[in-house]
Amino acid sequence: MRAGSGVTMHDVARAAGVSAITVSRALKQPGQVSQELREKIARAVDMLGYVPSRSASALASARSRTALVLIPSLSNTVFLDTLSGIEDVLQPAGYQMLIGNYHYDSQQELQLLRAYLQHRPDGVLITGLAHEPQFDALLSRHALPAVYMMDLADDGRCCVGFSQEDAGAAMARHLLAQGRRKIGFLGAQLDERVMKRLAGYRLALHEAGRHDAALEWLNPAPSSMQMGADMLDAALAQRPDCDALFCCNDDLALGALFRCREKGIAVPERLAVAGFNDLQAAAWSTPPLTTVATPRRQIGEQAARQLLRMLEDDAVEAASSDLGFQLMLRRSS
Amino acid sequence: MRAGSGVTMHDVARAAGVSAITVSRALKQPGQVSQELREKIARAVDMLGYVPSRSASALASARSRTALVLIPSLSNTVFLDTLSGIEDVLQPAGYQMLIGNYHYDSQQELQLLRAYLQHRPDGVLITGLAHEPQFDALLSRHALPAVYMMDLADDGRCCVGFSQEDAGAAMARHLLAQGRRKIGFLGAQLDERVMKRLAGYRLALHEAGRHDAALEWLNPAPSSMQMGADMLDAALAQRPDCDALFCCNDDLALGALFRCREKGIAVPERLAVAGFNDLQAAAWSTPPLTTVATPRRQIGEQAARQLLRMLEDDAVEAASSDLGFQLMLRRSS
DNA sequence: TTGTAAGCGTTATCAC
DNA sequence: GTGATAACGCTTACAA
Repeated sequence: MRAGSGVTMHDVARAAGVSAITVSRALKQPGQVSQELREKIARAVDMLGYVPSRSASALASARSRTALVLIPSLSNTVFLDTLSGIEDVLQPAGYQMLIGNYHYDSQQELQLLRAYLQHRPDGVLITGLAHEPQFDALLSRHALPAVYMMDLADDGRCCVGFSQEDAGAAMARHLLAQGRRKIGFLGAQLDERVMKRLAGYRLALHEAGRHDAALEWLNPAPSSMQMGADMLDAALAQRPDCDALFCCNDDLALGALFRCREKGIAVPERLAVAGFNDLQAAAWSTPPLTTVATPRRQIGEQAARQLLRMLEDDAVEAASSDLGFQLMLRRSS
Repeated sequence: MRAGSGVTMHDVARAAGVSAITVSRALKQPGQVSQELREKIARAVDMLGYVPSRSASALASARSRTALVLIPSLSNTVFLDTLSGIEDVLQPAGYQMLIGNYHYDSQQELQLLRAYLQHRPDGVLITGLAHEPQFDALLSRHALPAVYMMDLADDGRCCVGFSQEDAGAAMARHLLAQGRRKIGFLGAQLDERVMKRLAGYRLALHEAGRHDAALEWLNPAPSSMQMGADMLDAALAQRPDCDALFCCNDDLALGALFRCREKGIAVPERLAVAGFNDLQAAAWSTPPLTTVATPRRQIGEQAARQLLRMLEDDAVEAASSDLGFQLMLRRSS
């Protein structure tokens, strides 16, 4: 058998002249141990460089103090900000996060959940509402407390986010209010959230009697500025009468904006352009980009807080939070 | 004692009519178990929904199959690409990565190492070469195999990266070759890598007899486009004779570029601007940005491969790799 | 190829 | 407030 890290709780106990369980208590529930022993133990810990083993602790207590976070991408700032918010809440609480990036592939998401279950996470933070049936089955089979991020559901699941559909509709209404009549939609990736923004856009245009399915350009490939530029070309080639473009995210919109400048297309005079997410660069483009600011960091924080609540207290309500969104109206529209 | 996840290896063993150890072998070293039992066991695993426990496995085998990755920031694309490369190598090998983000704070880096040692990672991937003395002490005390990313050292540590100093010097020489004579430097964050790029810049300018300490503007705050714009203002206000600016990263450079356009400063005619990292947006700015492309994804992949090698084979050489860099000469210079 | 026994480092339980 | 003992779920060492 290979050597472990070396120093164990028993070593500390021996050095401090107490029993192992007292060391355990001194570290986890200091209130239950006398001042004198606590100090002796602290000294022994320092002297020996003792580091407790999470494996042993998890095994004995059936709590891993670990939360699984499943996100569709690590290269999208949106999820990074969310992760950052989660981290800010989980770390001080003594929880560690396991990050699973499934590259927008729900099969891989399922595999990741399966793989990470080996760590017996105490809870899961999930992105979006739609998943493989087996994914949901696994969650309930293991009775895993879960919080869903980024969107809202009305089926009792605990959600922290905002209505993607409402946000899409709000932006479409803004463009209508600006007097635009041929409002196109550029979509990439086509994940759940993009499709909901699209649904909101359709709803708003239908209400105004301005919907035209031939003004929608959808591409399942990952979005990028390059793709935004290319889609702009294609859109204007097919429909030169288009007078506004709602892009499903800022990357696409920034690429489209760039191509407009290259081709001498006046924004917003001839064509209005809008994005989604309010990335840093959106305020810095030429012209500055109209977009939707999303409370992604707050979503992470709030979701993590909610999960902690569920872990502390089994009986807690699975309360959802709608954190809203904000239209950022800039010069591109 | 609270219930665990439920199904254990013994349950599987009972259902398959074998002993627990045979189940263990069927899962980890299938070659050592007969076809017949393997199939029986596989069936039992499926039927019961058995998921092995990493805690138990780690405890019994003294190997966690886990690697710690310490990075200074999650909001910098550079490190995300690196993470992504690491993930691509570690995951197929059955290793899970623990991600520690220390926000460019070496004290927090030390704390994170301490905290993550509780998981008994089999190895560590570290960003940069300079760390707290206690950090190095902890590493060697726990005899943790480590690979250092992003830079190169000649002290026997296993490094995967490129020479930050050479890259800084190369860009400065490019600007000199373009006929620039008052070449300034904009630096933010001032982490180890920025300071080495600065050192390279100084070296090159000294060699050319063109170094002028009053052309260096350094700010320890995190970099952003906003800061780049502000620093440009300050620099030109103090030194209107400056004819080139080497920015320590692309964010700064893009902000500077933006402000130049606002103020009507001709780039590159009156002022050349260069960045570092070659982010996506660098090719899309107006004018496109001259910068240094860095092999960050490859650094992650190669570092992870090297670590795996060290974990498989204790006697393996700690071979460093210089993955180089590439000047991307675009219109801004 | 398969099984038995012991132990990994911690915590729950119950006693003092 | 402190301690003895028995798990937790798995793997190593050794035996058959």
